[in-house]
Amino acid sequence: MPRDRPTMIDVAADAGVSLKTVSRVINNVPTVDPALVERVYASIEKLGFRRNALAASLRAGSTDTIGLLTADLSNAFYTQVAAAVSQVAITHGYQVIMASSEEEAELERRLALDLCQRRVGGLIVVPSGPDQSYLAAEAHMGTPIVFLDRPGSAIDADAVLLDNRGGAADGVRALLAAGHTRVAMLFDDLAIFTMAERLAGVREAFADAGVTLDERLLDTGSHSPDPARHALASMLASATPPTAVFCANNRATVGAVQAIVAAGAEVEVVGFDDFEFSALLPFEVGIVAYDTAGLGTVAAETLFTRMAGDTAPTAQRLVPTRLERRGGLRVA
Amino acid sequence: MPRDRPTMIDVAADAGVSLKTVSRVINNVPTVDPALVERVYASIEKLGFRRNALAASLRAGSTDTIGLLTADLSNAFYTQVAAAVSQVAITHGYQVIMASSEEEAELERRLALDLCQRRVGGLIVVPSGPDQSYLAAEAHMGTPIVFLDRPGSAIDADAVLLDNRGGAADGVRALLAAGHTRVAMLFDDLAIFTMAERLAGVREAFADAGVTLDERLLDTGSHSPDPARHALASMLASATPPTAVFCANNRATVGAVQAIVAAGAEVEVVGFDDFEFSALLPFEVGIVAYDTAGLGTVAAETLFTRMAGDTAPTAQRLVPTRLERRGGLRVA
DNA sequence: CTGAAAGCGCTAACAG
DNA sequence: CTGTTAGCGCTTTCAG
Repeated sequence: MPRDRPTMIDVAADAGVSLKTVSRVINNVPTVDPALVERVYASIEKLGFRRNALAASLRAGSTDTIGLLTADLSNAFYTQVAAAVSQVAITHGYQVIMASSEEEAELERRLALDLCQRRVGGLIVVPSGPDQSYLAAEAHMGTPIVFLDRPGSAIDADAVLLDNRGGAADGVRALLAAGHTRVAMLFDDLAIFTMAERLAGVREAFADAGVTLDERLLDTGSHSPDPARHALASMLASATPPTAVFCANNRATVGAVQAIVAAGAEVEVVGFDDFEFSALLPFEVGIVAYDTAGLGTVAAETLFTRMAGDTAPTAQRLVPTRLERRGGLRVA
Repeated sequence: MPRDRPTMIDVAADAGVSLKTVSRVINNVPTVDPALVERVYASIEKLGFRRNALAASLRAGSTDTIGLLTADLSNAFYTQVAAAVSQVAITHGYQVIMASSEEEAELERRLALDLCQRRVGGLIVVPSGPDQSYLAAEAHMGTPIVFLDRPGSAIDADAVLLDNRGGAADGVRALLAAGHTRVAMLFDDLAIFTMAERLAGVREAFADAGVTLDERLLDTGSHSPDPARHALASMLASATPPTAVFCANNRATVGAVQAIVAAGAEVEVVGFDDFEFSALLPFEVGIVAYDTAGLGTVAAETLFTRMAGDTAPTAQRLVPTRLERRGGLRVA
């Protein structure tokens, strides 16, 4: 039988003080008679009073809450980002409302606006849809927006992105420097911002090296390891197989490695994205790694700075990547 | 210059109707003159009105929000659970406020109570602390609580748990059935509920088979792959090395496999917890797998059932495990 | 079918 | 240092 929650009025009555005194005690206003403070706390304890944050927020206008709208919460990448955002929020006394657009533009819109209706103090968004202009009104009315991982369209807001081009270019340059000219490219759908950027970086590196990218070695179906594995397997079985492969995400890397092992081939691998157990990779591969949590931290800090009133021009921040060696199980 | 958000009053004034009519339109009350509906919508559009969910909730008492308090948001396991919870919530028109206790009892308490103050409609908690009695008052006042992964203490509430004992027992039985008697055990801290349960399952299996568990082969420091690797490496280097190993979590499994490969030994492996790229494991191992997302789904559904008023006695639900084969890269 | 008035639980003004 | 009075933006009586 859910009994009613006690309110400040109940506490005030029980402690024999006014409503406002209770409010002051709860908000740690120093100028309250210690004796009253004592009595109020006693009543709070006795009645099991818990301040209704809703009512407080309604007055204040803000909610000590930020919204995080990712593209796919089941993806470990966004999850790590979320953890980092959550940690920053905690240090500010904020909580995080998390949602996932599942890469659907309409759901993104609905959830983002819903978050605004809940009066989050700010919003971190991984844009899925082609156009975030629906947020313009909210941004104008004082809800700061920070885009994460992909820039927003049709709206001026801060963005925190990976150095996709630079990372991909570095990775490919390493392969080209090793003398490879037939380099397979395993990408996910190029409609995804990060994929397009990484491909642009790849093309830059090829152009700089004066090597021609064989478009037949470019596959864009690596959303998971299996298609990547199949794509590389068939390239390896061709008359002029690649001697190296650049994988634009970690699923592609895993699929590629499986194909290489199955074929017993000797192929050099560089892949974008580190992953939790990359130490298990059976031979050494180059990994374009970066600080995933840092991405979330920077985004959250940018957001809190805006929420604190910073009105500097919006900026794009690039999180750097670095090429590392991973795997080589036998060396462990 | 954040201009003020328009309120229903502004909309009413603009549309030349009463406040209440606007409210009705927004809440899709069918008995409103279509002409007025039209006018109201026009004004909403024109002013960029967005209903303040806070104010609505204050009246209603609830917030169309549930709280999810995990033990460690940076752990992929909780992350997958969170994604599943979030999906269920969406179908109910709810959003999820996510927090992480970082395995600290005091932080757990603070965050859980904070969530209650925000008037979440219900709470899913992965208990870190030894005692959740601080939630009793909230539960009594109508905030349903569901414990996830670990049961709560000192409070009667639903819990959704893995079949830790059964899964561990199955895994060990497979090793014993294959004739192994010297089985290494790589565990994390036994103070963790799931670890203690899994060890209990292991002991059951040993007892059933009439085999004695050599306590010197039991290690409890496998919080990450490295200590597991070291632990197994030194066991393998001993005079009477184990011929099989049971790993109580996926980090232990990865560390064990690294040690085995490095030692060039022939050791059979069974590990608890599947992981994203377990296909990369260099040889076949047994994995005690389960439906991680399902755990979150069941917890969320239990919670929504309670929120809908179900007052059946609280229950513990066990999510089943199954022993599968993973890895064996060469066979891919 | 529509509107005026009251109030959700709290905090910000302003007195006392 | 304490209390009274409004009122945050909305929904809910209850009349019209």
